[in-house]
Amino acid sequence: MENGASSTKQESFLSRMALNDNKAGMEGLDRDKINNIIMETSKGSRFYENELKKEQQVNQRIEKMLLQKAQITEQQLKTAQVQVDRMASSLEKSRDLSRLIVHVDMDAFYAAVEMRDCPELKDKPMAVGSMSMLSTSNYHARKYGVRAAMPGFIAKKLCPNLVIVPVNFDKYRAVSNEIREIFADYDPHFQPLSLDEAYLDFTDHVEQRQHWPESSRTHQYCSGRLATDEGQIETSQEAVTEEQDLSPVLFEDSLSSSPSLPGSRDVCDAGAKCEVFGTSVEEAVREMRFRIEQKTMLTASAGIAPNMMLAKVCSDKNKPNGQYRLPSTREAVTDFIQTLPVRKVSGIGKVSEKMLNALDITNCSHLGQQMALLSLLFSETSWHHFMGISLGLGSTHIPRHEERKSMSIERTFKEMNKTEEQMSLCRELCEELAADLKKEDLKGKTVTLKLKKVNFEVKTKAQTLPCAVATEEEIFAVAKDLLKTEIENESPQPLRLRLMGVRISAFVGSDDKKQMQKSIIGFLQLSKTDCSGNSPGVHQNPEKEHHSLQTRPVVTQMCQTPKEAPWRSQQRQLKQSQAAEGPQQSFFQRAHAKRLQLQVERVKAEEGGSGEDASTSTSTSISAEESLPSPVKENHPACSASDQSDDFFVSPVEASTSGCGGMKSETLTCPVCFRRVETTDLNIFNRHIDYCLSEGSRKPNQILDVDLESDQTESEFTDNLTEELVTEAEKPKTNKGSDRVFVEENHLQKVLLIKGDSETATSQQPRSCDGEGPVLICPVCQRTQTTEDLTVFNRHVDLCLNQEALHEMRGQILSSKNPPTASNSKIKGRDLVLRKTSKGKSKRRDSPSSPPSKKAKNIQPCNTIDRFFR
DNA sequence: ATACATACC
DNA sequence: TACTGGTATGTAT
Repeated sequence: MENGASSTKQESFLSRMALNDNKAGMEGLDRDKINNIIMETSKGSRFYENELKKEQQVNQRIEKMLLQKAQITEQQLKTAQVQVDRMASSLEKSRDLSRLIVHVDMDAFYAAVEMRDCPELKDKPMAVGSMSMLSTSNYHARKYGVRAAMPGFIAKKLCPNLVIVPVNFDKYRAVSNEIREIFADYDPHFQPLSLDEAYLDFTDHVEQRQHWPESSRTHQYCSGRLATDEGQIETSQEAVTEEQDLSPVLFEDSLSSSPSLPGSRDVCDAGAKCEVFGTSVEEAVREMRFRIEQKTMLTASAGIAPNMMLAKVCSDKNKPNGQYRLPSTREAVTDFIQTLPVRKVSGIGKVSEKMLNALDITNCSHLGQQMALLSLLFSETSWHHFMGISLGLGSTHIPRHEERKSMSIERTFKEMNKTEEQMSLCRELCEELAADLKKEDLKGKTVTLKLKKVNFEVKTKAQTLPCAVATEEEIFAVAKDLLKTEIENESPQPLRLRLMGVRISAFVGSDDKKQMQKSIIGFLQLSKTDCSGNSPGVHQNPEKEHHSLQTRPVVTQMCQTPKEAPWRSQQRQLKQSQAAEGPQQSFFQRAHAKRLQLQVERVKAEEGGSGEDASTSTSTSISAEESLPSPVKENHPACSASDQSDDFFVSPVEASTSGCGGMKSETLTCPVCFRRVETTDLNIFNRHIDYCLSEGSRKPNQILDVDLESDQTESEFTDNLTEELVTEAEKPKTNKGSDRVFVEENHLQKVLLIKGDSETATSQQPRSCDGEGPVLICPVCQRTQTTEDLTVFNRHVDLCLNQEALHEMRGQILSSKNPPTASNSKIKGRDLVLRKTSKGKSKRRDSPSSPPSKKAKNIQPCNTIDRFFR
């Protein structure tokens, strides 16, 4: 243990710079020789110096950790062990071996594409990239230690004959699309990780496959490709596994996808060679890889395992052009894990590995043995992560493509130290970023400037605006200020840059799709709303969005004690705001004056609440405005108003992600049907919810049908609403005398919105300790409700919401100028329906690929342990 | 919310 | 001569 520390000191400079031979095709290299060359080439460079510095920081972290370790008592360790054991057995119970998860990964993808298209490269060591940086290398080059993420000039030192081919992303993207078409045949919901990699859930496919005739499992050699591509077919021999002789000419007329007679193993119609695949997963995966190869002349490797974490490791096992299946038994899994080096696990990188190594942990069995110690030395998320790994657990459910969280652009260049140049580059970056944002119709509130100085030191400066921005001018207004600050910081020295980047994040929804999704998932998650009002059809009435956010139940799973619910700090901020400033009614429509007043105060609370920040934030947004063209400026007031109002309402989401301790619950309550599900297994629970939701989707939903199809009469619509209300009213739900804004239903917490009047809110804050109940104020009609019964109050709010929804709907239907669209009026309706339905009448009308996982995903993060399994 | 670090491809 | 670019997330303040 002690030499862990000293050895890290000795070899400190090695671990960052040294060859990373963790990659397939790099076994048994002469590491020392390679590392010598790397060091010789790098030494003295600014890059190297910076790496040394970072290395020292890591070493300090490790020292600190070891110091901490030295202070741990036997008793502490024992206690920790008990908890760790308890958690382990709990996790063990939830182990799900029923899924067949596959991770597919193309072999040396970019390099393979280039080799395919340029046969002369085949037997040469080659890499894709530039003298500055390589993206990937072929297996030949790997023998020299040449690998991805290595600068080309160093690679050339290692392998003087190396051929470096520039990247051609368009080509890789095209190939990627081809393989994704094949992926979709096995799992339409597959999750791409990059152009060349994906997770697939083969469970359903394999089940179906059992009943497939042999003809459906028969595939021809060299189909597909001929029709599409130019004359490069003759170079495919390398790729083919069993049959060596491909004569493409033969197949030109037999491209039909209907494979021939069952039973004919090798020869199908027209003499085309065929292969019949079996019904097992292995065979199915082999078939998929076969098809990829036939279609693209490129090979893929795959891993098959009961969860994602393991599948990923497995795909590396028989790379290239191979596959590995880890059987779905507990024993196989635990055996597999025992000898697995921690570094092989996705998520454990250079630094984590080094820290673990310092504790004498190199493979996953050590991880398990030292878990008590790890639980004392690492953050909760980290050691939970480790715990999952040590047990061989991982996500058994492939999460849907998540919405992007940020978008950025950055560029490296020769030293740049002139302010004007930096400014104009900054503007350029903003321009490009704005163009990219436009493509996806996104707007974000946080702008981050990234700077890398010539000594490789990286700085980031961020600023969050009260409302979302998207145009070049808006972004630049912020980025410019950040840059200016940095330049001033550095003066009188010039700011010497080698890289500049601009990122935008904290997106708010703006397009219809998003709105639709949000309204569905809004049931489970509070999300930020677009405040810009730039898409008139969507944001005619800012109120709409609020409604969808108002009575949002939250699902907290297996969380015994949330630390501090976020609503509490929000309440505090509200309090501050009320103490601080008066209303600014001039911004807002009269009809909603009161409500909006509160919103403005909230904005103020955020700006004024934290002293220093307030002034910077304000000044920047003002200077942003100064440089903005008038249409943009006009957006601002409306913007901050409707935007901040979202935050005004209780936001339960983070409450569910933080501080989830124990796992004692035996049942979970479904947020759709409100019935208890007898399981602690999140996957089972998620499937239940999926089922509930899709049950609902089969039954047409009234409100949505009106919204989206506009083919229902108003009275029908009203009737349906009433029906919904009755359903809800009949539901007995007693939760009396709660002094909180959320009502616990088992471990699911349903959040109620409670809002105070501006003058009285201070005394109306929900309290947790004193005996007084809160005063309930309807967020819709703004009237104080006399009841303390949350069920009654809930019903009142629902009624108000429905009335408003109806009112708006009516107006829109009658005026028929702006018939209600999916993106606006339906939002609250749907939320209401979701919230109220007792048997999952919610309608799911997006393609089957979006909603269920969204929902599932939103539930899962409630548990910190579970975060790992997603 | 901000800054910085780690990780992945 | 020359050590990326894009995204997500964790950690610390």
